[in-house]
Amino acid sequence: MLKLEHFLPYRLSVASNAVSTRISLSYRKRFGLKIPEWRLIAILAEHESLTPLEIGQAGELDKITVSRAAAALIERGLVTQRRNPSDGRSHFLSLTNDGRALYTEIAPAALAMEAELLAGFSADQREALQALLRRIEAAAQSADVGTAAIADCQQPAGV
Amino acid sequence: MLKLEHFLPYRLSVASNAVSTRISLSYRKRFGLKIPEWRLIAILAEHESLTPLEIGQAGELDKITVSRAAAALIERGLVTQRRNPSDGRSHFLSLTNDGRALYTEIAPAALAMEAELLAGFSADQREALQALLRRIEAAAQSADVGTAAIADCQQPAGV
DNA sequence: AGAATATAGTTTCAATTGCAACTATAATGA
DNA sequence: TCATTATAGTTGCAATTGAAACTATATTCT
Repeated sequence: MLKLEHFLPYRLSVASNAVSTRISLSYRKRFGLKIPEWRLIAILAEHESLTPLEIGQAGELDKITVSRAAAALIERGLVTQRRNPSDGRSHFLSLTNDGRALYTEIAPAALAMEAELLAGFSADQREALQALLRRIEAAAQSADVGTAAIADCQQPAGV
Repeated sequence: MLKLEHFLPYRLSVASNAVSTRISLSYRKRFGLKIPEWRLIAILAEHESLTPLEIGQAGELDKITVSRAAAALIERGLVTQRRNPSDGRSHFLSLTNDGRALYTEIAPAALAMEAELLAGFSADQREALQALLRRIEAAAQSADVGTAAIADCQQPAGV
């Protein structure tokens, strides 16, 4: 018998929405960033210089989302573009000094929020949660994607 | 040091999106239902007859979403409306026979999908996951909701 | 080399979403 | 009782989102 209350996709969605809503509100209010913009910044902070394609792969963002987030950040002077000498269709993105400065402001706030969410969780529990989430993600992606292949499918955003 | 790859809100969002995308596709293709519509059906299957407000509470759906999902289901003849004698602003919703029939078709499919996602998880792990998700959800909701109260805030949907 | 096909990224358009305003009814309080 | 305020649900509008079409460059195949 199915009980919505205990149904994993439901629980996962509710938890994720609660977290997303909270974080999204905070990023927007304090830094004027939307979630994909924040993700893009976080990725560039870790990788120095990447093409939009690589950013998408690193952060599970579809190319449309990356394109729009990048445009907004370039507009604000937080990110710069540089041509890719080996492929004229593409280009490299990296943080400007301002972008890096913003990141060093946000990162601690993000970590603090995470800490708050995980307050009272043991190290074991934290790792278990990560592992479980990854396995579910893998299962959801691998699983029979129905009859028609959706190889080229664009991925949604999120936090 | 913040690593997006291990950042809980990110992992949670990615996992939830993967699951949502998969399930949503399946519900839509096989039953012509959007996620909130499916949720509404699942709730009514468990509760017999509820007002939109109660449905929202039971399924973490905001009132707009409930209103629209109900309209669509009534249109399809899967749900009926009956006036609420004790409050003229409200009304009761319940499944029609067709609605119930559809539910008995979907429920096993939903459970099968869940089983697939959780394949290889022990009973302990499943319970741990549920518990962790609930605690995170609670933490996200309780947490300092910023400066301005958002008591009356409408909740987003999801799976 | 030239044609055909594939890929990176952007833009357009349609669907979804949520907030705010609205309608209708109920509850409260002078 | 009548005015005020609160609540249930719906609708209009604006913002967000994604799929498909598009542009430009690259690769492959003859």
